[in-house]
Amino acid sequence: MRGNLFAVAVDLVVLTVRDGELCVLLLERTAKPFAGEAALPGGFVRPAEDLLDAATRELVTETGLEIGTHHLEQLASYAAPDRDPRGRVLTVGHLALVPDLPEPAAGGAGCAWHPVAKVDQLAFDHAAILADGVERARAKLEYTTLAAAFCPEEFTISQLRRVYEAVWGTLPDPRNFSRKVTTTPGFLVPTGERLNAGRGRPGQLFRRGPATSLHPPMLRGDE
Amino acid sequence: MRGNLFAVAVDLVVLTVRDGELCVLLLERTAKPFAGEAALPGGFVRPAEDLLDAATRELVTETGLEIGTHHLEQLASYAAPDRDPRGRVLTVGHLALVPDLPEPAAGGAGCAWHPVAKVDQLAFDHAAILADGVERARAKLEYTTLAAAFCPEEFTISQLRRVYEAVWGTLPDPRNFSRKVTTTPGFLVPTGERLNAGRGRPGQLFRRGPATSLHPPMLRGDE
DNA sequence: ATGGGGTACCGTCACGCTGACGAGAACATC
DNA sequence: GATGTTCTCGTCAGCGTGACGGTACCCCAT
Repeated sequence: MRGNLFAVAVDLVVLTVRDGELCVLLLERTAKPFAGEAALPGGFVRPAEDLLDAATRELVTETGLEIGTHHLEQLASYAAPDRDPRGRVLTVGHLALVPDLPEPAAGGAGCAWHPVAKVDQLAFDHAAILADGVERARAKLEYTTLAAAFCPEEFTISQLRRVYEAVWGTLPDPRNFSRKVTTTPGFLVPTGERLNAGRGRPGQLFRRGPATSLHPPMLRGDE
Repeated sequence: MRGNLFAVAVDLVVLTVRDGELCVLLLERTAKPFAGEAALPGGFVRPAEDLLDAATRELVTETGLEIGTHHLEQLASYAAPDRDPRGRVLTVGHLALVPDLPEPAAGGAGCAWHPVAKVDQLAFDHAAILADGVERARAKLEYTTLAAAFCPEEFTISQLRRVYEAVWGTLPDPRNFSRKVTTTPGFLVPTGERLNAGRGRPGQLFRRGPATSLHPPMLRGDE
């Protein structure tokens, strides 16, 4: 074994959709490096702990979310020699997609949702990690059913469509969008109930189906 | 900084197409753990070295390839606590796509190409890393022009089609395939020359174009 | 020279999916 | 009831694709 050792951390890009905007969970740093600046939630990997376990643990402790219900995947690793002034730290970025929460963040203080479009500066190289996470999410909406991960347990097609609008910035046609998601087998499971949103005709409520991939994919207009 | 530190390595999934088969570069281990078994090329990250730099260095020293000409990207990180009996080692898997080389591998001894379909057992968790790399390559052929990375500097459409056949296991229709790749702007740049393959009408020679993505993607028949 | 095997490249056609609408059904409010 | 909003059913043209016939061009055997 070599003598040049690394500290290994996991950082989380936790995304949600609030009020039609794509938001990321950020916390204000209190510790020494980059104190006072915003940063992604994260922490060091413990001994005898795997990466996904560490990310799950951080997700639960930082946001108070239940375990297992939400989407969590590895993004990429970042290990530029000068990315941390304290020394050699490799961080494994993770992407989490969660529905809009009643309480912003039950975890520590200074933990809050920020619209991704308004984030300007972050500690360390977290801006690059965030950009990679957002791009991954955008790409995955094209060929997976992952948009439903942003929705609550039961949701209407309109709510699902607004997820695409928030993540992509483009608003798909309601009729064509409805046709696409309802004809994809296993994407949506109707509950038989309807949601009265106050205005207009109530929409049918759906639950997430077993399907995970979209064939053919749903392409966003721009590029 | 915590006391639980990791050794950090990079491992390479180097893929090529030889005789119509997708092959991976493997070397036989001589060092203590898993001695005698086949393993992916790789090594520890040096101080003040970034991940992609370390992967590039290993690629050059193990295979004798020139730098910068070939595709190299990060795959994912693997850090199961018991993946290395020597201690806590995190490895960052990388994927490299190279054209068929005249000499199998100029690097160390015991370094050779193996058909991916015939690989049965590898040291550490390298079998999982290889599987992820192959799956990534398969997926990327669908929506990128990366198949040309397996081809030499100049190539015909038939050679490019055989890359798809080797990676996907399915043989696309020659006429439809030709229409697809030639009508995609920026995929292929004709050189004006022809390649006499000995049998049949010589095919037109092309070079890689500036395009990187395929819109709409080329979907493989199966799933 | 002449024909045959093999490969490259042309064009055609039907099918499926998509974007772009029209129109009706089911709610709320006034 | 009238009006506005939203959901959900349609229709239609256009594009890309799978399937396939036909032709051009090369080498080689006769």
